Parts: sequence; structure tokens; C-alpha cells
Amino acid sequence: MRIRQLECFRTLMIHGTMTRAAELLSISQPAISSTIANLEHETGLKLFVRKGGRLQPTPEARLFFVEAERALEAVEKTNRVAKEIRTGKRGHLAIAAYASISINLLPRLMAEFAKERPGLELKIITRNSQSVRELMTTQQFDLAIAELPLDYPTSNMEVISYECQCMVPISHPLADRDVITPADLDGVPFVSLFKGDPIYQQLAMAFSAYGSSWNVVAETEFFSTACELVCSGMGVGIVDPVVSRPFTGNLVLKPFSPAIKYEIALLLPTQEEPSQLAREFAHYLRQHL
Amino acid sequence: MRIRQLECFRTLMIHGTMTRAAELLSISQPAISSTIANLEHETGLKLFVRKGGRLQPTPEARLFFVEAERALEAVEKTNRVAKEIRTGKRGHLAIAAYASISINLLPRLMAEFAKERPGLELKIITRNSQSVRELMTTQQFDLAIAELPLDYPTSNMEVISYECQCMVPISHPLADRDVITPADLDGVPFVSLFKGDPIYQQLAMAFSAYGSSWNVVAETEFFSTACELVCSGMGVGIVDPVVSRPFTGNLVLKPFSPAIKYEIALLLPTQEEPSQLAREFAHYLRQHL
DNA sequence: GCCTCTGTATAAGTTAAATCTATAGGGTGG
DNA sequence: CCACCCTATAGATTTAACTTATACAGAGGC
Repeated sequence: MRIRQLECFRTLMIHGTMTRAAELLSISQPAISSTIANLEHETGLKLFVRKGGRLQPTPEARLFFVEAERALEAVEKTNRVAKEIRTGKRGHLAIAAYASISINLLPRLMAEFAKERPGLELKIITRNSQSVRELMTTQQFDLAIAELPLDYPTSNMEVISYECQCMVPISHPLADRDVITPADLDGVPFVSLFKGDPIYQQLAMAFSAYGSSWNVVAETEFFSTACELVCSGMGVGIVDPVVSRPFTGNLVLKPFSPAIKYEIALLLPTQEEPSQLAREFAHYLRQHL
Repeated sequence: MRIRQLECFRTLMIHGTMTRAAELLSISQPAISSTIANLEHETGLKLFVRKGGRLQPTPEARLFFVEAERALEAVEKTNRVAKEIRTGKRGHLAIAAYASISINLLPRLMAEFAKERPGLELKIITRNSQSVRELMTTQQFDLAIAELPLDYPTSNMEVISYECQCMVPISHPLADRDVITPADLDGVPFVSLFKGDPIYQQLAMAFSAYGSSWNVVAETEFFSTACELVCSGMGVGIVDPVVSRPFTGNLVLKPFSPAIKYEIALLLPTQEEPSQLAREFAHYLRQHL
């Protein structure tokens, strides 16, 4: 039994004549005739009686019609679902990410991403970067975002790196500089991330290389906290320019030299092939970082 | 999308390798390979990644698999239903019949007929022969059985005619005759059907032709009542040998000459084509009358 | 009664899917 | 490094579904 036979049968049952069915299916009348003849032969059912040059469905045809319609609907649904999967309207996107990005960036991006894909199921979970890395190995997530460096490297990892910028209050004397260096910040009160953070280490090396005195007056866990403190006039600081954007409205951002690299990684599943949706979202994410 | 593609896909998803799927479907490995390639191309979905010479289903394939299985089940059900219709295991058989046959013969025959066709829905309704004839025109019944003659003839009618037999009590003097004629029954107490019945008229003509005296001591509506009366020693009578069988156990049946014809008609739908089941049951009935 | 209209069936040829056999090529493990 | 297992490709074959052309059959108008 072939789908085309059922389609011809259905159209013929609904519209009564082969000529009309052929028109509706945009094929010739003999095509319907032989397809129906095949269906009758293969099912062993006499579906129509030729009576006065016209067709009349038999009671068997009416019984068969009920099932044929169900089967066609199921097949047509399969086609629809294939299209939904292809266009990302069906499926799920489970993402594990570390706190800053998961709170400040992902909700907006995922909402935008899902807006064009009604039917998509979203899931987002927030953990520290190392936990995120471990969650990824449990195969429960389609994509993870972690800060670098990780304890051990992963294949299927894409590093996104960009340069942090120096933030100063609007009225600060340094606000009109084009580039800020450690020399400009000699002894200036500074809000930094925690000592364990790679950013801290890069800054320490930069100040040391310039022979400047790095006057750390506060250490925070997140960039956002640092932004608030700088806003309050506690000093200057350094931020990643993307994730922290919502918090830097009342501040001035300036390039910092030497470059302080902020590196995060997009992790894709290792065992399994990443889903098309995960790849698309990763691409989307890349464009917005 | 073709059914064969879904079958190949399902087998491949379940069994993991193309070689194994090919074995199970009794086709060659390249056949699976190209069919799957076609399915991937037509759905626009990347269903498998070729990894280390092996296949690995993508997340999209897992989503698609759910729908593919549903569609295949629906198609397979359609095949099963076609077979059930063909073998009479699906469908309905609604019969309208006059009282005697509907009570004495049909229940047993229909039960036997249905025993080999589990799933068949039965319906039987009892009316007088003229009502049965009219019910048939309402298209609600697949088959009707009426006594002849009918007020007006019908196309799609098959007449079944057989000869009535003379019934006498076991100890009756006529019980050892080979054939009984009106001459043998001259003045003998006789149980007949009602005057309006064709049987009555045929008997009257037969006795008149033989110049014998027809001594009607009782008139009944049904053969079965006549049987009971003859059993009780009220006289002799005449019955149809098939429908009355359950009531003639304690009687002797002998051929009667001249032939008294008992005629009934099998009526099939006129507007619509009769169902295969109706034809089969009509055939079955013919063999048992 | 014949002709036209409408609808179905048959014949002959085309295209593409699904199949075959034969073969190449890529990983994995002893 | 070779043997084994699996997949992909090439070229040929079969058949379903389709085409056009045409024959055939019943219904209805004149």
C-alpha cells in the first residue's frame, strides 16, 4: 500500500468521479484510474462498481475510507512535524550557564530566539562554571556556557574571547581619555573581581608590568556588583562590555591597554551530535557577544 | 515522503546499523543507504551523522522517529483493516426478515456465520414480509428475506423455492407411504396455514384437481404452530422442510404430490451496491435452505 | 434514432524510486 | 599492519506513477 494510492482514493471518495479527482490532484484521469485499480488489486477489496459509466463506492470502500483518512492524516502530520523540526519550531533547547550570563544575557536572547520558533521548549539552569561543565557530560543539556579556564579541557568547545573595558564614573578625570593604561590608574581606587578570577590575575600582571601601584579597594564575585560599586563612586573598575551592558548605563567605558581577555566557552554535547537548534542558538549567541 | 522510507528509518533507528536494518528488511545495504539519504534530502533533516564509519542518530532523528512510528502504525492498521474487511471480520450485517425464518433459522445461521468472523456486527429485525420489503428501500439493511409473492416486484431479488412436505404423526396410517397425494388425504383432518396464504391456495387447487375432499380442521399463521397441532394429533399438515425443522422432530415428513411450492425471496439493496458480506451471507443462506 | 456530452478504461511510452551487484574507502581491534 | 565491519558510490534493472492518445459506454437533447 502506498500513500499516493490512499490520496487518490480519498479524493475520489470525496468528489465522486475520477475526472474530478484527477483535476484536484493535478494529474490525468488515466493516472487515477490505474492507481485505484492497483489499490483494489493490492487490498483485494472491490472499492467501486462501474455502473452506467459512473463509479459507485461499495460498502467496503466506505469502511476502508475511515482508516485511509486516519493513515493519511498521520502521514501528513509527519510531514508537518518534519518541517517544524527543520525550522526549529519543534524541539527543546536546554542550556546550562554560569550566573552572570544566565541572568543578564540569556533570558533576553532566548526569548528573542524563541519568538520566531513557536512550539520550542526552553530550559535554562544556572550553576557555576565548573558545575556547568559537569552537567554537560550528563547529556541532559543541548548547550552550556562556562567561563574559562576550566579545570580540564573539553572537545566540542568553542572559545569566545573579548577584551574588557575600563569603567569610570561619568565625572571622573579619566573619562575623556581614549585609552586607559595601568599608568593612568597608579594608586587610583580600583574595584576588581575576586583574587581567584583570571581577570584579577591578568590585572595584577598588567599593573606589575607597568610598575604601577594597583589600589584594590573592593573585590566582587560578579561584574554587575563591580559596576554598582563604581557607580557609587567607590573607584574605577574593569568589565566585560557585553554581559555587563545593563549595568553600565551611568558609566563611561574606555578601552584598556594591555588587553585584559575575558574568555568564555560554548560547550556542545560530546557523546551525541549537537542538535541543529543548539547550533543555531550558538550561532545566534556568537553574534550577540 | 514514502512509506518505505519511514520503514527503513524506523528499522535503522531501532537496530543502529544499516547493515543490520538491511538484513531485517531483506534488502541490500546500499538500498537502505540511498533510501535514508533520500529521506534526509526530502525532509531537509540531518538524521544521522557518519562518525567513525558508524551512524549516530541526531536529536532531530529522535524527534522525527516519534512521528514516523505513529504514521507507520496508522498505515499498518489500514493494511490490517483492509484484510479484515476482505475476510468479513470487519463490517456489519443488518438483516430484515419475516417472523418464521427470523426466529427459527436466522439466529443459528448468523451465529455460525459470525463465528468465523470475529469483529462482525450483527443486527436482525423481524417484520412481516411487506414491511421487510419496504425497510429494504430505506437503505438501512444489507439483506432482507421476505415470503413471496410481494405486492410489487423488486430488482435485485433472488427467489428461493422449495417443495413443502406432508407431515403426519409417527403412528399415523400414512406414515409408511413414499409419497402422499390429495387422494390419500380425502377427508383426513388437515392443519393448514391461513386462507390468505399462497400455500393455502395451492393446497386448495391440488385437492380440487384430485377431486378429493380437503378437511381443514385448523388454520394457523405459522408453520411452527401447525407442527405443534399435528404433533398433538389434530390431523396432518404440510410444512416447509427447512424453517420448520426444529418442530418436526416427533413427526414423519413425506413428499407431497403435486408439488406445493414455498417461495421466499432474498432482497439485496437496490440503490447501493450490496456489500460483500451480504453476498457471502446470501450464499451461505442459499446453501442451508 | 442519432449525436453530443461526460466519464472510464486501455495502450504505449517516460520518469524516478527502489532495488540489485560490485566495489571502494574508512575505523577499530587483535 | 592486516582483517573485519560498516557505509558510500556507480551502474544497471524493475516497477509505480505519470503522460498523451484513443476507444468505449451511458445519458440526455433534438
